[in-house]
Amino acid sequence: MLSKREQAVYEFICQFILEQGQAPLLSEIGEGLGINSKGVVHRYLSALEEQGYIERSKRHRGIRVLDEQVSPGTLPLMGRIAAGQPIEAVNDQQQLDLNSLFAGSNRYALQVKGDSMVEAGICDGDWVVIESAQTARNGDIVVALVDDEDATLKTIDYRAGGQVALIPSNSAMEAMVYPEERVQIQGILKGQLRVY
Amino acid sequence: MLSKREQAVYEFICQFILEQGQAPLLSEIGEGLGINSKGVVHRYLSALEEQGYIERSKRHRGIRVLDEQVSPGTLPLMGRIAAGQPIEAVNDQQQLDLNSLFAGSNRYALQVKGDSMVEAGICDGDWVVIESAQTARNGDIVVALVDDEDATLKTIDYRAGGQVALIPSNSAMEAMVYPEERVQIQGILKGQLRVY
DNA sequence: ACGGCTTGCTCGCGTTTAGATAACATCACT
DNA sequence: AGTGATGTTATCTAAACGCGAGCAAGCCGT
Repeated sequence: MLSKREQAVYEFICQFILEQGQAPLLSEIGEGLGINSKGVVHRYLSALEEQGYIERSKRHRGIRVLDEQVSPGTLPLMGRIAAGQPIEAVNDQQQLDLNSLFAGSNRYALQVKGDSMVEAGICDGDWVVIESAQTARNGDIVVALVDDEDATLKTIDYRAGGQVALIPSNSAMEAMVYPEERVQIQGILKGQLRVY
Repeated sequence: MLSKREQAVYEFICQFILEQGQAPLLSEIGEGLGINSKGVVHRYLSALEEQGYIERSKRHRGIRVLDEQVSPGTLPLMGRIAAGQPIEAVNDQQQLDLNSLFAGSNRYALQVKGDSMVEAGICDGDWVVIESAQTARNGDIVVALVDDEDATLKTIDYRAGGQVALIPSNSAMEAMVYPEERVQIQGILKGQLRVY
Protein backbone atom coordinates (compact mmCIF):
# COMPACT_ATOMS: atom_id res chain seq x y z
CA MET A 1 0.00 0.00 0.00
CA LEU A 2 1.33 3.38 -0.97
CA SER A 3 1.06 6.41 1.22
CA LYS A 4 -0.43 9.58 -0.19
CA ARG A 5 2.91 11.09 -0.98
CA GLU A 6 4.34 7.88 -2.40
CA GLN A 7 1.34 7.71 -4.71
CA ALA A 8 1.99 11.28 -5.80
CA VAL A 9 5.62 10.50 -6.60
CA TYR A 10 4.60 7.45 -8.58
CA GLU A 11 2.05 9.31 -10.62
CA PHE A 12 4.47 12.14 -11.23
CA ILE A 13 7.06 9.76 -12.63
CA CYS A 14 4.54 8.11 -14.94
CA GLN A 15 3.36 11.45 -16.21
CA PHE A 16 6.89 12.73 -16.70
CA ILE A 17 7.91 9.73 -18.75
CA LEU A 18 4.81 10.01 -20.91
CA GLU A 19 5.37 13.69 -21.54
CA GLN A 20 9.14 13.91 -21.81
CA GLY A 21 10.03 10.47 -23.01
CA GLN A 22 12.61 10.02 -20.28
CA ALA A 23 12.69 9.49 -16.58
CA PRO A 24 12.91 12.53 -14.31
CA LEU A 25 15.86 13.49 -12.14
CA LEU A 26 15.48 13.42 -8.40
CA SER A 27 15.54 17.19 -8.37
CA GLU A 28 12.84 17.36 -11.04
CA ILE A 29 10.59 15.12 -9.02
CA GLY A 30 11.22 17.27 -6.00
CA GLU A 31 10.47 20.42 -7.89
CA GLY A 32 7.27 19.00 -9.28
CA LEU A 33 6.02 18.03 -5.85
CA GLY A 34 7.34 20.90 -3.81
CA ILE A 35 10.13 18.97 -2.13
CA ASN A 36 13.42 20.77 -1.67
CA SER A 37 15.49 17.82 -0.68
CA LYS A 38 16.84 15.14 -2.98
CA GLY A 39 17.16 12.90 0.01
CA VAL A 40 13.42 12.81 0.55
CA VAL A 41 12.78 11.96 -3.07
CA HIS A 42 15.35 9.23 -2.90
CA ARG A 43 13.60 7.72 0.08
CA TYR A 44 10.32 7.63 -1.81
CA LEU A 45 11.97 5.98 -4.77
CA SER A 46 13.40 3.34 -2.48
CA ALA A 47 9.95 2.73 -1.06
CA LEU A 48 8.46 2.43 -4.55
CA GLU A 49 11.22 0.10 -5.66
CA GLU A 50 10.77 -2.05 -2.58
CA GLN A 51 7.09 -2.43 -3.34
CA GLY A 52 7.72 -3.31 -6.96
CA TYR A 53 6.35 -0.21 -8.64
CA ILE A 54 9.61 0.92 -10.23
CA GLU A 55 13.10 -0.30 -11.00
CA ARG A 56 16.29 1.66 -10.76
CA SER A 57 19.60 1.41 -12.50
CA LYS A 58 22.45 3.53 -11.31
CA ARG A 59 22.66 5.46 -14.52
CA HIS A 60 21.31 8.96 -14.78
CA ARG A 61 17.58 9.05 -15.32
CA GLY A 62 17.63 5.38 -14.61
CA ILE A 63 14.09 4.98 -13.28
CA ARG A 64 11.83 2.52 -15.01
CA VAL A 65 8.15 2.01 -14.28
CA LEU A 66 6.97 -1.57 -13.99
CA ASP A 67 3.42 -1.45 -15.17
CA GLU A 68 2.64 -4.95 -13.97
CA GLN A 69 2.15 -3.27 -10.65
CA VAL A 70 -0.14 -0.47 -11.73
CA SER A 71 -1.84 1.04 -8.79
CA PRO A 72 -5.08 -0.84 -8.39
CA GLY A 73 -8.39 0.69 -9.18
CA THR A 74 -7.18 3.61 -11.19
CA LEU A 75 -6.61 4.23 -14.86
CA PRO A 76 -4.55 7.01 -16.38
CA LEU A 77 -6.88 9.54 -17.89
CA MET A 78 -5.63 10.48 -21.31
CA GLY A 79 -8.22 12.89 -22.61
CA ARG A 80 -11.27 13.07 -24.73
CA ILE A 81 -11.83 11.54 -28.07
CA ALA A 82 -14.19 12.91 -30.61
CA ALA A 83 -15.06 12.03 -34.10
CA GLY A 84 -13.09 14.12 -36.52
CA GLN A 85 -10.59 15.54 -34.08
CA PRO A 86 -7.38 14.34 -32.56
CA ILE A 87 -7.45 13.21 -28.97
CA GLU A 88 -7.77 16.25 -26.83
CA ALA A 89 -5.22 15.75 -24.11
CA VAL A 90 -6.06 16.46 -20.54
CA ASN A 91 -3.70 18.98 -19.06
CA ASP A 92 -2.29 17.42 -15.98
CA GLN A 93 -2.21 13.68 -15.99
CA GLN A 94 -5.16 12.67 -13.90
CA GLN A 95 -6.15 9.30 -12.66
CA LEU A 96 -9.63 7.93 -13.04
CA ASP A 97 -10.46 6.26 -9.75
CA LEU A 98 -12.92 3.45 -10.31
CA ASN A 99 -13.43 2.94 -6.61
CA SER A 100 -14.60 6.42 -5.78
CA LEU A 101 -16.46 6.72 -9.06
CA PHE A 102 -19.04 4.16 -8.03
CA ALA A 103 -18.62 4.40 -4.29
CA GLY A 104 -21.58 5.06 -2.08
CA SER A 105 -23.56 3.41 0.60
CA ASN A 106 -26.35 0.98 -0.12
CA ARG A 107 -25.22 0.35 -3.64
CA TYR A 108 -25.22 -2.89 -5.50
CA ALA A 109 -24.80 -4.22 -8.99
CA LEU A 110 -27.26 -5.86 -11.32
CA GLN A 111 -26.76 -7.37 -14.72
CA VAL A 112 -29.18 -6.20 -17.32
CA LYS A 113 -31.16 -8.60 -19.41
CA GLY A 114 -33.14 -7.40 -22.32
CA ASP A 115 -33.12 -4.39 -24.55
CA SER A 116 -35.70 -2.15 -23.00
CA MET A 117 -33.19 0.63 -22.31
CA VAL A 118 -30.94 0.41 -25.36
CA GLU A 119 -31.62 3.95 -26.42
CA ALA A 120 -30.31 5.12 -23.09
CA GLY A 121 -27.10 3.27 -23.81
CA ILE A 122 -27.89 0.36 -21.53
CA CYS A 123 -27.57 -2.90 -23.38
CA ASP A 124 -28.18 -6.56 -22.75
CA GLY A 125 -25.45 -7.89 -20.51
CA ASP A 126 -24.35 -4.55 -19.09
CA TRP A 127 -23.86 -4.02 -15.40
CA VAL A 128 -25.75 -1.29 -13.64
CA VAL A 129 -24.97 0.21 -10.27
CA ILE A 130 -28.09 0.80 -8.20
CA GLU A 131 -28.47 2.79 -5.03
CA SER A 132 -31.23 1.57 -2.76
CA ALA A 133 -34.03 4.06 -2.45
CA GLN A 134 -37.77 4.09 -1.92
CA THR A 135 -38.46 7.31 -3.71
CA ALA A 136 -37.30 8.88 -6.93
CA ARG A 137 -37.77 12.01 -8.94
CA ASN A 138 -39.25 12.35 -12.37
CA GLY A 139 -36.74 11.37 -15.01
CA ASP A 140 -34.72 9.08 -12.78
CA ILE A 141 -34.03 5.63 -14.10
CA VAL A 142 -35.18 3.25 -11.40
CA VAL A 143 -35.56 -0.38 -10.51
CA ALA A 144 -39.29 -0.63 -10.00
CA LEU A 145 -41.33 -3.50 -8.73
CA VAL A 146 -44.87 -3.74 -10.07
CA ASP A 147 -47.48 -5.63 -8.05
CA ASP A 148 -44.66 -7.16 -6.00
CA GLU A 149 -43.92 -9.32 -8.98
CA ASP A 150 -42.22 -7.76 -11.93
CA ALA A 151 -38.98 -5.86 -11.54
CA THR A 152 -37.90 -3.62 -14.37
CA LEU A 153 -35.39 -0.94 -15.15
CA LYS A 154 -37.20 2.09 -16.53
CA THR A 155 -37.39 5.84 -16.49
CA ILE A 156 -40.02 6.95 -14.03
CA ASP A 157 -42.59 9.67 -14.47
CA TYR A 158 -45.15 10.57 -11.82
CA ARG A 159 -48.32 11.88 -13.37
CA ALA A 160 -51.45 13.60 -12.25
CA GLY A 161 -54.07 11.51 -10.50
CA GLY A 162 -51.67 9.26 -8.64
CA GLN A 163 -50.52 7.52 -11.77
CA VAL A 164 -46.96 6.41 -12.43
CA ALA A 165 -45.52 5.82 -15.86
CA LEU A 166 -42.61 3.49 -16.44
CA ILE A 167 -41.00 4.51 -19.69
CA PRO A 168 -38.63 2.26 -21.59
CA SER A 169 -35.93 3.71 -23.82
CA ASN A 170 -36.74 1.60 -26.80
CA SER A 171 -39.03 2.91 -29.46
CA ALA A 172 -40.34 -0.60 -30.06
CA MET A 173 -41.81 -0.65 -26.57
CA GLU A 174 -44.46 1.42 -24.91
CA ALA A 175 -44.64 3.14 -21.58
CA MET A 176 -46.71 1.43 -18.93
CA VAL A 177 -48.90 3.42 -16.58
CA TYR A 178 -49.99 2.13 -13.18
CA PRO A 179 -51.71 3.55 -10.14
CA GLU A 180 -49.07 4.66 -7.71
CA GLU A 181 -49.77 2.00 -5.12
CA ARG A 182 -48.90 -0.83 -7.47
CA VAL A 183 -45.39 0.45 -8.12
CA GLN A 184 -42.67 0.14 -5.56
CA ILE A 185 -39.27 1.70 -6.11
CA GLN A 186 -36.30 -0.40 -5.18
CA GLY A 187 -33.39 1.74 -6.25
CA ILE A 188 -32.08 4.43 -8.54
CA LEU A 189 -29.59 3.98 -11.36
CA LYS A 190 -26.25 5.54 -10.47
CA GLY A 191 -23.83 4.00 -12.91
CA GLN A 192 -23.42 1.62 -15.75
CA LEU A 193 -20.50 -0.41 -17.04
CA ARG A 194 -19.67 -2.87 -19.71
CA VAL A 195 -16.75 -5.15 -20.45
CA TYR A 196 -15.83 -6.15 -23.97
CA MET B 1 -21.43 -10.08 21.29
CA LEU B 2 -21.08 -6.44 20.41
CA SER B 3 -22.39 -3.66 22.55
CA LYS B 4 -24.57 -0.98 21.02
CA ARG B 5 -21.70 1.39 20.60
CA GLU B 6 -19.34 -1.25 19.30
CA GLN B 7 -21.92 -2.13 16.69
CA ALA B 8 -22.16 1.50 15.70
CA VAL B 9 -18.40 1.75 15.31
CA TYR B 10 -18.32 -1.37 13.20
CA GLU B 11 -21.07 -0.18 10.91
CA PHE B 12 -19.46 3.21 10.58
CA ILE B 13 -16.20 1.65 9.48
CA CYS B 14 -17.92 -0.55 6.90
CA GLN B 15 -19.82 2.34 5.46
CA PHE B 16 -16.77 4.56 5.43
CA ILE B 17 -14.76 2.01 3.49
CA LEU B 18 -17.54 1.50 0.99
CA GLU B 19 -17.98 5.20 0.44
CA GLN B 20 -14.41 6.43 0.57
CA GLY B 21 -12.53 3.38 -0.59
CA GLN B 22 -10.21 3.53 2.40
CA ALA B 23 -10.35 2.94 6.09
CA PRO B 24 -11.15 5.85 8.41
CA LEU B 25 -8.81 7.47 10.91
CA LEU B 26 -9.56 7.11 14.59
CA SER B 27 -10.46 10.76 14.69
CA GLU B 28 -12.81 10.37 11.72
CA ILE B 29 -14.61 7.54 13.44
CA GLY B 30 -14.91 9.66 16.54
CA GLU B 31 -16.21 12.59 14.60
CA GLY B 32 -18.77 10.46 12.85
CA LEU B 33 -20.11 9.07 16.10
CA GLY B 34 -19.85 12.12 18.30
CA ILE B 35 -16.86 10.93 20.27
CA ASN B 36 -14.21 13.49 21.05
CA SER B 37 -11.59 11.08 22.14
CA LYS B 38 -9.30 8.88 20.10
CA GLY B 39 -8.78 6.74 23.16
CA VAL B 40 -12.36 5.58 23.25
CA VAL B 41 -12.35 4.75 19.58
CA HIS B 42 -9.19 2.80 20.06
CA ARG B 43 -10.78 0.81 22.83
CA TYR B 44 -13.68 -0.10 20.56
CA LEU B 45 -11.33 -1.13 17.80
CA SER B 46 -9.49 -3.38 20.19
CA ALA B 47 -12.79 -4.96 21.18
CA LEU B 48 -13.75 -5.48 17.55
CA GLU B 49 -10.37 -6.95 16.76
CA GLU B 50 -10.56 -9.28 19.72
CA GLN B 51 -13.90 -10.57 18.54
CA GLY B 52 -12.68 -11.12 15.03
CA TYR B 53 -14.58 -8.41 13.21
CA ILE B 54 -11.61 -6.40 12.05
CA GLU B 55 -7.87 -6.57 11.65
CA ARG B 56 -5.40 -3.82 12.31
CA SER B 57 -1.97 -3.00 10.99
CA LYS B 58 0.02 -0.28 12.60
CA ARG B 59 0.07 1.88 9.54
CA HIS B 60 -2.19 4.85 9.00
CA ARG B 61 -5.68 3.87 7.97
CA GLY B 62 -4.68 0.34 8.74
CA ILE B 63 -8.09 -1.06 9.63
CA ARG B 64 -9.37 -3.94 7.60
CA VAL B 65 -12.84 -5.41 7.86
CA LEU B 66 -12.76 -9.18 7.70
CA ASP B 67 -16.19 -9.47 6.12
CA GLU B 68 -15.14 -9.67 2.51
CA GLN B 69 -18.27 -7.93 1.34
CA VAL B 70 -16.76 -4.76 2.69
CA SER B 71 -13.72 -4.33 0.52
CA PRO B 72 -13.13 -1.18 -1.44
CA GLY B 73 -13.81 -1.34 -5.15
CA THR B 74 -16.41 -4.04 -5.01
CA LEU B 75 -20.16 -4.02 -5.14
CA PRO B 76 -22.49 -6.70 -3.92
CA LEU B 77 -23.88 -8.53 -6.88
CA MET B 78 -27.60 -8.94 -6.52
CA GLY B 79 -28.60 -10.66 -9.70
CA ARG B 80 -30.07 -9.96 -13.04
CA ILE B 81 -32.91 -7.72 -13.88
CA ALA B 82 -35.10 -8.20 -16.86
CA ALA B 83 -38.12 -6.54 -18.17
CA GLY B 84 -41.18 -8.40 -17.08
CA GLN B 85 -39.60 -10.64 -14.51
CA PRO B 86 -38.62 -10.24 -10.93
CA ILE B 87 -34.96 -9.83 -10.16
CA GLU B 88 -33.36 -13.17 -10.64
CA ALA B 89 -31.26 -13.56 -7.53
CA VAL B 90 -27.77 -14.88 -7.69
CA ASN B 91 -27.32 -17.83 -5.42
CA ASP B 92 -24.53 -17.05 -3.09
CA GLN B 93 -23.85 -13.42 -2.50
CA GLN B 94 -21.15 -12.59 -5.00
CA GLN B 95 -19.11 -9.48 -5.31
CA LEU B 96 -18.46 -7.53 -8.46
CA ASP B 97 -14.85 -6.41 -8.37
CA LEU B 98 -14.43 -3.18 -10.27
CA ASN B 99 -10.67 -3.31 -10.06
CA SER B 100 -10.18 -6.66 -11.72
CA LEU B 101 -12.98 -5.98 -14.15
CA PHE B 102 -10.98 -3.34 -15.97
CA ALA B 103 -7.52 -4.48 -14.96
CA GLY B 104 -4.91 -5.02 -17.60
CA SER B 105 -1.63 -3.59 -18.68
CA ASN B 106 -1.31 -0.60 -20.98
CA ARG B 107 -4.82 0.54 -20.36
CA TYR B 108 -6.08 4.04 -20.06
CA ALA B 109 -9.34 5.91 -20.01
CA LEU B 110 -10.80 8.36 -22.47
CA GLN B 111 -13.94 10.38 -22.30
CA VAL B 112 -16.15 10.12 -25.34
CA LYS B 113 -17.37 13.17 -27.15
CA GLY B 114 -19.99 12.89 -29.81
CA ASP B 115 -22.61 10.40 -30.77
CA SER B 116 -20.93 8.33 -33.43
CA MET B 117 -21.24 5.12 -31.40
CA VAL B 118 -24.62 5.56 -29.74
CA GLU B 119 -26.07 2.43 -31.27
CA ALA B 120 -23.29 0.46 -29.63
CA GLY B 121 -24.37 1.90 -26.31
CA ILE B 122 -21.53 4.40 -26.11
CA CYS B 123 -22.87 7.87 -25.48
CA ASP B 124 -21.55 11.38 -25.27
CA GLY B 125 -19.74 11.79 -21.98
CA ASP B 126 -19.15 8.11 -21.30
CA TRP B 127 -15.76 6.81 -20.26
CA VAL B 128 -14.10 4.13 -22.33
CA VAL B 129 -11.24 1.91 -21.27
CA ILE B 130 -8.69 1.45 -24.04
CA GLU B 131 -5.86 -1.02 -24.25
CA SER B 132 -2.91 0.16 -26.28
CA ALA B 133 -2.43 -1.88 -29.41
CA GLN B 134 -1.14 -1.42 -32.93
CA THR B 135 -3.26 -4.08 -34.54
CA ALA B 136 -6.84 -5.16 -34.28
CA ARG B 137 -9.18 -7.74 -35.68
CA ASN B 138 -12.24 -7.21 -37.79
CA GLY B 139 -15.14 -6.16 -35.65
CA ASP B 140 -13.06 -4.65 -32.85
CA ILE B 141 -13.95 -1.17 -31.76
CA VAL B 142 -10.72 0.80 -31.93
CA VAL B 143 -9.22 4.22 -31.45
CA ALA B 144 -7.90 4.93 -34.91
CA LEU B 145 -5.79 7.79 -36.13
CA VAL B 146 -6.34 8.82 -39.74
CA ASP B 147 -3.51 10.64 -41.54
CA ASP B 148 -1.88 11.30 -38.17
CA GLU B 149 -4.56 13.87 -37.58
CA ASP B 150 -8.02 12.68 -36.71
CA ALA B 151 -8.61 10.25 -33.88
CA THR B 152 -11.92 8.46 -33.78
CA LEU B 153 -13.61 5.60 -32.01
CA LYS B 154 -15.07 3.22 -34.58
CA THR B 155 -15.57 -0.39 -35.47
CA ILE B 156 -12.82 -1.54 -37.80
CA ASP B 157 -13.17 -3.69 -40.86
CA TYR B 158 -10.22 -4.69 -43.02
CA ARG B 159 -11.28 -5.18 -46.60
CA ALA B 160 -9.82 -6.59 -49.75
CA GLY B 161 -7.28 -4.52 -51.58
CA GLY B 162 -5.61 -3.06 -48.50
CA GLN B 163 -8.59 -0.95 -47.63
CA VAL B 164 -9.79 -0.27 -44.11
CA ALA B 165 -13.30 0.75 -43.18
CA LEU B 166 -14.07 2.68 -40.03
CA ILE B 167 -17.71 2.07 -39.24
CA PRO B 168 -19.68 4.25 -36.85
CA SER B 169 -22.62 2.87 -34.91
CA ASN B 170 -24.98 5.61 -35.80
CA SER B 171 -27.29 5.19 -38.74
CA ALA B 172 -27.06 8.90 -39.45
CA MET B 173 -23.37 8.50 -40.24
CA GLU B 174 -21.56 6.58 -42.89
CA ALA B 175 -18.57 4.32 -42.84
CA MET B 176 -15.34 5.76 -44.05
CA VAL B 177 -12.92 3.71 -46.12
CA TYR B 178 -9.23 4.47 -46.34
CA PRO B 179 -6.16 2.79 -47.73
CA GLU B 180 -4.51 0.83 -44.98
CA GLU B 181 -1.44 3.02 -44.69
CA ARG B 182 -3.46 6.08 -43.74
CA VAL B 183 -5.00 4.43 -40.69
CA GLN B 184 -3.04 3.84 -37.55
CA ILE B 185 -4.52 1.90 -34.64
CA GLN B 186 -3.91 3.32 -31.22
CA GLY B 187 -5.88 1.01 -29.01
CA ILE B 188 -8.78 -1.37 -28.66
CA LEU B 189 -11.94 -0.81 -26.66
CA LYS B 190 -12.02 -3.02 -23.58
CA GLY B 191 -14.63 -1.43 -21.40
CA GLN B 192 -17.07 1.36 -21.01
CA LEU B 193 -18.59 3.08 -18.01
CA ARG B 194 -20.95 5.86 -17.19
CA VAL B 195 -21.89 7.75 -14.06
CA TYR B 196 -25.31 9.26 -13.56
C1' DA C 1 44.81 14.62 -16.25
C1' DC C 2 42.82 17.96 -13.45
C1' DG C 3 39.27 20.32 -11.07
C1' DG C 4 34.58 21.68 -11.04
C1' DC C 5 29.97 20.31 -11.95
C1' DT C 6 25.92 17.40 -11.79
C1' DT C 7 23.63 13.50 -10.17
C1' DG C 8 22.49 10.00 -7.20
C1' DC C 9 23.10 7.96 -2.61
C1' DT C 10 23.66 7.81 2.62
C1' DC C 11 23.04 9.63 6.91
C1' DG C 12 21.34 12.28 10.87
C1' DC C 13 18.02 15.37 12.59
C1' DG C 14 13.45 17.80 13.28
C1' DT C 15 8.24 18.42 12.82
C1' DT C 16 3.70 16.85 12.41
C1' DT C 17 0.26 13.48 12.67
C1' DA C 18 -1.93 9.24 13.96
C1' DG C 19 -2.21 5.25 16.69
C1' DA C 20 -1.45 3.03 21.44
C1' DT C 21 -1.90 3.21 26.28
C1' DA C 22 -3.17 4.55 30.78
C1' DA C 23 -5.41 7.08 34.63
C1' DC C 24 -9.64 8.83 35.77
C1' DA C 25 -14.83 10.56 35.43
C1' DT C 26 -19.77 9.68 34.57
C1' DC C 27 -23.93 7.21 34.34
C1' DA C 28 -27.18 3.35 34.53
C1' DC C 29 -28.54 -0.60 36.58
C1' DT C 30 -28.42 -4.12 39.86
C1' DA D 1 -21.80 -0.26 46.92
C1' DG D 2 -20.38 -2.73 42.82
C1' DT D 3 -20.12 -3.52 37.94
C1' DG D 4 -19.84 -2.50 33.21
C1' DA D 5 -20.56 0.55 29.29
C1' DT D 6 -19.22 4.91 27.99
C1' DG D 7 -16.45 9.25 27.77
C1' DT D 8 -12.44 12.59 28.78
C1' DT D 9 -7.65 14.05 29.26
C1' DA D 10 -2.92 13.29 29.02
C1' DT D 11 1.16 11.06 27.51
C1' DC D 12 4.10 7.94 24.71
C1' DT D 13 5.53 5.74 20.35
C1' DA D 14 5.93 5.29 15.66
C1' DA D 15 4.98 6.62 10.95
C1' DA D 16 5.03 9.93 7.40
C1' DC D 17 7.15 13.73 5.80
C1' DG D 18 10.56 17.15 5.43
C1' DC D 19 15.52 19.56 5.59
C1' DG D 20 20.30 19.59 4.68
C1' DA D 21 25.20 18.05 4.95
C1' DG D 22 28.45 15.08 3.10
C1' DC D 23 30.24 11.41 -0.06
C1' DA D 24 31.12 8.84 -4.46
C1' DA D 25 30.77 8.35 -9.34
C1' DG D 26 30.34 10.01 -13.83
C1' DC D 27 30.39 14.17 -17.03
C1' DC D 28 32.56 18.13 -19.08
C1' DG D 29 35.72 21.92 -20.44
C1' DT D 30 39.91 24.22 -20.08
